Order: sequence, then C-alpha cells, then structure tokens
Amino acid sequence: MATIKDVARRAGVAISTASAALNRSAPVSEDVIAKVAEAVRELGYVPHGAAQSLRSGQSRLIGLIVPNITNPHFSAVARIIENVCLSAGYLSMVFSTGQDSEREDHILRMLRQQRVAGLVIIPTRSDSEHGRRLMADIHVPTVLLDMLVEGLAFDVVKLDNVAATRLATEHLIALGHRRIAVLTGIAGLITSTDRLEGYLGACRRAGLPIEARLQLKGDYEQEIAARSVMEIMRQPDPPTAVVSFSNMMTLGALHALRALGIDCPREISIVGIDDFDFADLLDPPLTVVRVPLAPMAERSIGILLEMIGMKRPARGTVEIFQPELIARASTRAVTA
Amino acid sequence: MATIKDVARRAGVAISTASAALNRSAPVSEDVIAKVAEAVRELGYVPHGAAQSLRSGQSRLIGLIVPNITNPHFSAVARIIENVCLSAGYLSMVFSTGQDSEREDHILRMLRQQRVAGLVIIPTRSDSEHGRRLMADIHVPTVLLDMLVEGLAFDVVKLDNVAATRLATEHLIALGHRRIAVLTGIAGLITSTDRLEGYLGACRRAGLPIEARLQLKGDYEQEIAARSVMEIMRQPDPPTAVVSFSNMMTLGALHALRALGIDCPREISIVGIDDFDFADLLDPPLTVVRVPLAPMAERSIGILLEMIGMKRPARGTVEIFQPELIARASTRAVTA
DNA sequence: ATTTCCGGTCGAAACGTTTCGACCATTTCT
DNA sequence: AGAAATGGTCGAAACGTTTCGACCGGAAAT
Repeated sequence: MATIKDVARRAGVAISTASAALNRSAPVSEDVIAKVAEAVRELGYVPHGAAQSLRSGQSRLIGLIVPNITNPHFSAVARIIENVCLSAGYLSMVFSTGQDSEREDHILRMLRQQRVAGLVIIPTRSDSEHGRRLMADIHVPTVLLDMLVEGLAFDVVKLDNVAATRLATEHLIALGHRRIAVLTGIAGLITSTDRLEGYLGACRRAGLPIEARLQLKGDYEQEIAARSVMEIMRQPDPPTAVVSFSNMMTLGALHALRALGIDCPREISIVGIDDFDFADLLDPPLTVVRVPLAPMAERSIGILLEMIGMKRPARGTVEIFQPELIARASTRAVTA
Repeated sequence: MATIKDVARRAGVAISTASAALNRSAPVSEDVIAKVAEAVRELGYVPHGAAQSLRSGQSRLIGLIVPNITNPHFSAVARIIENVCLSAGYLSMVFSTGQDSEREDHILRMLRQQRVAGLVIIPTRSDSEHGRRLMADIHVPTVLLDMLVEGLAFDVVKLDNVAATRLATEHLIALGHRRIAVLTGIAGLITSTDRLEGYLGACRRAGLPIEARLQLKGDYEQEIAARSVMEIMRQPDPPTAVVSFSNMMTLGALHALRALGIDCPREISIVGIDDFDFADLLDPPLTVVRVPLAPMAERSIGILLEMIGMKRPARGTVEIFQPELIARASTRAVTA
C-alpha cells in the first residue's frame, strides 16, 4: 500500500513537504500542492491512521458506550453520534455493556488501548463507587449521557427524570386513577430514584396513599418487568394503571397483560417513559412521555468535540432537557 | 501515560524482553514474566494500539457496514458481531450508510485509513458496477451479509430469499387470497429480485394472474411503502393481502392502513419478511417469515475472523440460510 | 573434550507519520 | 546597501511498538 514516501517521490518533493501539502500545516506553493494531490490520486494513497495517531499523539476515534444497542432508544443515539462524528472527521465506536460491569471494564480497556480521543457514556450504574472506578479508568474527555453519576467532574447531558414520571403520573391521576403501580428501574441508578421521586411526588400531591407493593421491580428490560406485572395483577386489588420507566419494560408489561388476558386500556392504563418509532403501531398505541433524544445526543457529542477541539477540561456542567407527554390510546379514564 | 519502556525499566529488563514477556512471542523465564506483569499493574500500562498496529502491520479492528443501525434487524446483527469480536480480541466499528453510496464511500475510506483487519458489509446495492467499486476500494478480507453482489469473489452469507417470499405467498394463497400485492424493495438489489421471484413463482404455480399494478414500489423503509399502500388501496379492486419485503415497510403499510381506516386482518392480510422483538405486540400481531439472523451474523463474523486468522483468501463461497413462517394474527382466510 | 543446540536476554532497526530546526532565495524594511 | 522578515523546501528526529540477529552460558550430543 502506498505511503507518503511514495507520494513524495512521485511528486518530486521531500516527505515533509508532501505532509505539509496534505495537511496545509505549513506554507506550500500551489504548484507543489497540485503535484502532491495528483500523486495521491494516482497512487490511491490513504494515510495510515495508526502512524498519524502515534506521531501526533491524537486519534480521531470516539467511543460510545450504551447499555444495549439493540434497544431503539440507544440505537437512535448511536446513529446521531455517528453522523456528527463523521461530519467532524471523527469515527465513533459503539459498544453495549449489557449492564455487565466486567464487560464495561473490558470495553473501556480496549478503547483506552485505541487511545480514543473522547467518550460518550451511558453508565450502567450511578453509585459513587462506580463513579470512582470510571474516573480512575478514564483519562480522556468524557460526557455522560442520560445519567448523572454522583459527585463526578464529568459533563452531563440528561433528562429531567423527575418531571418525566411526574407528567406520566399526573396524567393518570387526571384520568381518575388512584391505584397506580410503577415499574421501577435498576435500584441505585440515579435515573431510577429520580423517576421514582417524580411518581411519589405526584401521588403525594394528589393525596394518594403510597403503597410499597405498587412499586414493581424492574431492570429496564422486558423480562423481569413482565414477571412483576404478572405477580401484581394476580393479587387482590390490582392497580388500574402503570407507569413504566422504560420502553422495553412497557413491552414486557404488555406481554404480561396479554398472557393474562387483561385488556389495556379497558382494564388497565399504561404510560411509559420514552417514545419510539413503533409506539403508535402497538396494540394499543402507547401513551408515552417523549424524551428529546435527538437534541440530547447531539448536544452530548457537541460538548465532547468541543472539549477535544479546544482542549478544554470537563467543567462538571449538567444540562437538563425537558420531557413531554404524548397521549395515545393506552391510557383511559378509570371506569368506576 | 506509561509506555513499554517504563515497564521494562521498572522490571529491570530490556524493552524487547518486556515485549516478549507480554506477548509470549519468545521464551522468557517465569521470573521475568512475573516482574513484567507486576510492573504493568503498578504503572497501569495499556499498550498503544496505534504503535502495535503500525509496527506489526495488523490492526484488531473490524468494520461493520449496515444500511441503518436504527433498524432492529441491523442492530441485532451489530450486537452479535460486537460480542464475537470482543471475545476474539477484536473491536467492531459499526456504520450506517443510509442507502447513500457517497456516504458509504466516505465510511469505507475512513475504515481504510484505520487499516481495519476485515469487513462485514450489508451492501446498499448489488449491481455489478457497485460490486466493482467495492472490490476496488476494499483490500481486506470481507464477508457480505444478507446480500450477494454479482460475480464477486467475496464470501457471502445470505438468506434463501426466494424461499422467504414463497413461504409468505403460499401461506396467503392457502388462506384463499388471490389478489396479493407485494411491497418490493430497492430495484436492482438481488435481495429484491430474489424476493420478487419467490412471490411470482408462488403466484404462477397457483395459477394466479400476475398484475404489474400489484407490485408496489418500496425501498425497505417506512415512508415510501406507506405511500404505495395508500395508493393501491384507493384504487378499484384493491388487493386482499400484502407481502412486504421488510419489517420497516410492514410498519409503513400498517400506518397507511390505519390512516385509511382499513382493518387488518379483517379487510386485508399482511405478512412481512423478518421477525423482530415487538412483532407480536403490534396491532395486529404480525405474521412474519422469520430470518435466522443470529446464526447468520455469527457465521459471517466467524468466516471473517477465520480468514484473518489463517490469512486465507476469500473463496467466494455462498452460505444460504432457510427462513421459516411464523403465523400470527395479521393474516386470515379471505372472506368472500 | 569439543561441538552443537537451546533457553534466555539484549540492542537496534523498522513501521508511516508529523514536526522542528535549518537553509536558501526573495522581498521588505531601515 | 545591509539587515531583517518571509515563503518555500528539506533532512532528521521522534512517537511506542514488534521483530530480528547477535550474544551468552550451560546442557546435550558426538
């Protein structure tokens, strides 16, 4: 494969001149620029990224770490970040942790080996121990998306999670529901506690009793959510509505209800956090709280590229985006 | 950041010995191995991928190029390939072409700059001109997934596309349908022509008339499919069933029908190629032809890693996987 | 007892870039 | 007219690895 040496020889100039011509990193005559460009074309020269990276000490690689690329929520993020990176001359590398912190370690290590220029992470956990570990393992500019890790100097782009569940819960309350279950997320995650707080706050403000049994176990994935819904619906006094913390858990809940022969929305209402492409094609079309994902993803990669470009350190700023309720058919006034 | 030089100094050995100890590339005493490992731990040394890649002439990067990572079909592929790569010590880099061949060029170029060790591609087109261009641009082991490009020496892993639509069409015919529309894919793609052939063959064998107007325009995405369905359903003598070439187009069709107030499956049956997670939660639960995606993806990356590992050239082999019909509620016997 | 072999270690070259100081003509300033 | 600045070019060093040939001492083979 052709190297810059071949290009230089063909263009009849020194290697350093060819390099300068390619990168416009020093004054070069028009004549030479043209000859170099010509040689590049003829030889099909493509610079060797590893050599550039080694010498210059910078890479054009951006790491993106999400819980699961298979989830429409995260693949949408990946697509946006890929686009922004590509048009800024960077390359994004996406990885799924699968909520496995060992795997997260491994990925982080591989990315470190590649000397990525920066990282966008949707962390698996948000406790301070995990935060410390992240801080220790990461030596490049990093933006946390969707999730705040306690007391860390990373920049963060996130949703107003309290507002998200407040919107959802108040919507149900306005429809007359009084026994509202909530499908919670992984315990300890700030996302989960915030969303729980939004729900609890709305209940309290409406004078609804807070029942522990209505706080269903979940992990943001389908299966456990389905099981939790199964259980509660078999008990006496089942809830008349459910607030789900994620779209995958909403699907799990629908599966469970279908298996039990319970009709949504006639017998139970469901509202989930996070809209997605097919939400309106489901049976029933889902009422959801929409997360402004695209702007959030764009902003996060924007901040990251700015940090990299201007060599500016993390400021620990937190940008918060507001959710919005989209009422469709999975919620309905309670029929006394 | 610590280099192998630091590690060597700390362990009290030569750089080359440290390297040999790390890679087991030459006999090294147990004693030295231990000391080097110790030094690595103490310094938090992580090898510089670019330097390794530059010197050794090989990278541990695998490129994956799909039409759109946002499509559940492709994100599932990405996840599988990521897993296999990671456990084989490689790193996968996923990119979406968005059916844009200029963008595909750009991506290919960037991957070439990174000197990826190999490529898994789901090509945007399959005509021979595109094939030639691919062949010219690609100088690394490559496996084509899901799509055969005419007369090329790449190894290919694909679905039996003719069988897929044959299964779908015969299912509808068995239910008594005689005016069966087909939502076709991008013209010129071998996938599309194969699928069309499967449909036409089934129709012919059943003695159904072939009507050109029933072959609806599509591009594997939602929007155009929706428009095509809108149009045909407004004409006299609309079809009683539709075979869709992709899950996204099936969703588009569903949108269109809903907008027109046409009930599926009462007034029209739909069967789509490619199952996905939510297919059974849609309204109605979708009858689909399942594509054995996981085995296909695993096989493709398996072949690729084998080619890279054994330095064996492409053999131009084609491996074909068989689809399977999953009958759910979107298809129903025609009511005369 | 001499040669051969082998485990273990080392120094140096090489991979393909970027970057820096040096150099040479010109031009511009004083 | 001489000094200083400027545009254009070059050679060489450096980035952090891997790899190769050379070396050494001791064990095995003759």
